[in-house]
Amino acid sequence: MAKIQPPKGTRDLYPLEAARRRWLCERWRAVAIRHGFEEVDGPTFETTDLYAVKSGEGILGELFQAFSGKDPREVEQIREGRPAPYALRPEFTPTLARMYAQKARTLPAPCRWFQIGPFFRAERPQRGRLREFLQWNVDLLGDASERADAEIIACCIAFLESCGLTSEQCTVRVCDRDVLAEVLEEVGLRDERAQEAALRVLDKRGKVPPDVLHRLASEAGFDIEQFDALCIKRSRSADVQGRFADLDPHWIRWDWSIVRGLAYYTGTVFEVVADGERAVAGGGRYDNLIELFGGPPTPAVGFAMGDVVISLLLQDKGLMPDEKELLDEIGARPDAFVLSADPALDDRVNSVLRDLRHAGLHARRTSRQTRNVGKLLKEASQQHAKAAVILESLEEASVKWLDAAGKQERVPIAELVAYLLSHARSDGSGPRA
RNA sequence: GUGGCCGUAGCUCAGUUGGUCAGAGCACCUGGUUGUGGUCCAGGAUGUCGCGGGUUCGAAUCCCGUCGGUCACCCCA
Repeated sequence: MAKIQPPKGTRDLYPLEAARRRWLCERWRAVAIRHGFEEVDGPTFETTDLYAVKSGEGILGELFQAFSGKDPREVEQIREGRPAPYALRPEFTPTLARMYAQKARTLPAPCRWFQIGPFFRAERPQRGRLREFLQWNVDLLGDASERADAEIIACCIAFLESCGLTSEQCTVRVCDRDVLAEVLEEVGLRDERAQEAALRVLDKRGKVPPDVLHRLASEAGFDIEQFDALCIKRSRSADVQGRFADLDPHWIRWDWSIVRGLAYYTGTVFEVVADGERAVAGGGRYDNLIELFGGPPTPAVGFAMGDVVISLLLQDKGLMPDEKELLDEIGARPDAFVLSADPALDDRVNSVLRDLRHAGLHARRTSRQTRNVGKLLKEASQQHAKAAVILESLEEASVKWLDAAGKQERVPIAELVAYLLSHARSDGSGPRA
């Protein structure tokens, strides 16, 4: 039988990778909760119509479409080349807007929500971009103030800092669609379509040589030098200067080339950028989207961060914890590895194992035949167990702590659970000297 | 959707102009007979050389196709 390969752009997560994913998600979650956001989630697939609301053409092409196959009309629909009735969610915002609109009357205002889960885009995979990925969405609905923008950005920065990233390694580039629109008007672009074309050009800044940028701008009907001059003047304005005064200025940089696509942003837009990687996170204000989804007019601001790029960045900077730290942080390190050199104590190993587990401890034993204590200790430390429990007799054990100090103590088996629990409570790394 | 590069054991790769080229290291498994931890010995398993077709006396090696990976473009909600 031919080998069945995983679908393009997906990942198989073996224990170490799965531990990394859990570590990342738990860190996302912890930061969001600490900042006062509540976790929500929606379905991983929605009706295709939901995604068609705000954008008819391009986006639909990169949706993973789905249908139940139970309804002949669905099958017919596909056969005729029309979009399938469902689509795997490519982003969370439409779901969020739908959920909020449904219950807007009963929800507190402002509403602070975050979500973590898988998303899907039928794109061609490349560095930092896969077809299935995890995303962390943080949104603040019902607060039009600039402070709300700042809070969202603060949450994002807090996460970066908690990973050990510094403002030398990545920065938050901020811009404002309204301000951009005003400047574009000043250079003579009044109607929306012309401005959209101009934004497309501005997005190219840094990706194409200056002369090409100049030419593209001319084709879009404006002069890039004039635009830049106006931006410089604007940059000195109180509006730009005073913005986000509460945030650590090291992280924040105003950047006129941040336009965040052309989608639904209305005011502040921002991206977390790092050298050599595509955007680590992105977000902004979307004040008319909830209304678009049938809800009451509701100002909103939020951002999303994918797991792919941030993982690459942490990997590159050496900030991804090693296996032991990962297991430690997600609480997956064995508390005890039970062994004995004496085959006659095999049954006792099992009963001790049972007692430890019953007490809520993570306990393991070898599944190998050897009674070679050296090998078993090696196995224990390879599994990053905190302690090895070496049974000496039916009543007594030696507990060897598998940290650098390697302290070892004789403990009656009857007191083993209490002994291990007391040390697990302290700091998990063994007895204090 | 378009283009560049790549595809040999679980992993990283070697394989010279087609002719002992099916290999190395790491990892893994089993021991080292009475017991102290990642770097020690000794053994061991593992590959339709991505897949399919073609050229040839002979293909991991050359050609075509295909699938997958990767990087870039488009796009980035």
